[in-house]
Amino acid sequence: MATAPPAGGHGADEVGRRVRALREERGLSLSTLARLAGVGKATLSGLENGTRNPTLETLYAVTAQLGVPLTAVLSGPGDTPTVRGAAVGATLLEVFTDTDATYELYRMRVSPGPPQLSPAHQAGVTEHVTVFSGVLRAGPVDAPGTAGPGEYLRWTSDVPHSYAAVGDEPVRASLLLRYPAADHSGRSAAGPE
Amino acid sequence: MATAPPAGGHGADEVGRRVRALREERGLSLSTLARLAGVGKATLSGLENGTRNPTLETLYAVTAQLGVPLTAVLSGPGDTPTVRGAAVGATLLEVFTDTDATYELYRMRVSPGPPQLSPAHQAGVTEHVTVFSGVLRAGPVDAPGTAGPGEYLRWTSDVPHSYAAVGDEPVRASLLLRYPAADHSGRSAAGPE
DNA sequence: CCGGGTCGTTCCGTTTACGGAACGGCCCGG
DNA sequence: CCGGGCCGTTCCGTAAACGGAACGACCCGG
Repeated sequence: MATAPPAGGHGADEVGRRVRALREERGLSLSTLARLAGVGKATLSGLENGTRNPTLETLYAVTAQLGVPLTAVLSGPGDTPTVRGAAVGATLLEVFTDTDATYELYRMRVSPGPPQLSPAHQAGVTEHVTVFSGVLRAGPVDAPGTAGPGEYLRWTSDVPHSYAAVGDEPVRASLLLRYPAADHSGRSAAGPE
Repeated sequence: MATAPPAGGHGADEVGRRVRALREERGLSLSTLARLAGVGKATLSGLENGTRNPTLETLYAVTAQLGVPLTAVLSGPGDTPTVRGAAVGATLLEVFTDTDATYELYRMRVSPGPPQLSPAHQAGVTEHVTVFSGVLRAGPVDAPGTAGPGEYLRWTSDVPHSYAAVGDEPVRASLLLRYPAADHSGRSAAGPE
């Protein structure tokens, strides 16, 4: 058995409760849903009661029949602070996987106070920040930039960088992290820079 | 099941790609991540290559070690239109399961044009709408209410009800559906429609 | 040139999630 | 009162996901 997850149970039975709730909302019996989803009654019973550890395929078959995305029965995005510091809080909203890069979209909030430092990332990683409210001063520690509402900052984050809110107002912004895909073939294919 | 899911692949290999991308972002080797997550290398290899059908427990162990929520490696919330018709579009954001009720939170958009009708739901279901922009006229067909930005509407939706945008501007709002928990004692549940 | 370390994949025996069938409980019609 | 139908759970054999070990490929340091 895997050791206990850091933050409470990993919600295997929470998933079951949500599936059962969604099923009963629709007035479906367990037997009917099992037949419609193409899974065994034993499977669905065990899933709803949390006595089984379902596979993705099983869970997808059931949620698809219920007409909800897989994410609807799993813990919502609000359960993961993802990044937490004294001044900066960020929540991972989505991950895009492209052929030559991965993008992570965060909603970010920066509270007024001293700047918060972030260590260097991998080489080639870039950060793109769009400010919605407040004034943000962020970027490499030796050359930060400033952006107000509607403005945009961009830097390569392979060096230590900092975030700070300018003035009293907290900053709300979106943060897009771009990670270039790992180089598997002969390097210099796309030639950095 | 060899049968393909009705609406596109369920993204089992898409999950693998995202996990691999997130791992490589962090500069972790497959062996290392497998050890940290407490899963076998064969398991992680098969997961990333899409040749296995992982269980929730396995997927959680891996994503937790990567520091992202489970939902980050699954198809995002944007994949389920949940559209009800021409004028109303809604996306299921989250499901809350309480002891005596289930709540479904939608982001809703109503386009200008003729009102759109929605059939009655189960008995006891209530709808709660908070308008962000535009003016919404919605509620039971015989007694609808009107709400502007920041305002709120509520009705019991066990009767046919309608949604309409007032004026030219589209309406953006949040819709909270509340389903009372099913009554397991005496009563026969709602019969087939 | 060779030995040690790590990489990711593949093989293998064990564990377990799977679907089908059987079970007791409940409701309803005859 | 009894028989049929549906409910959800439990039993059971099978298929497959699991972790550990072995494998070839690759990178370095000696």
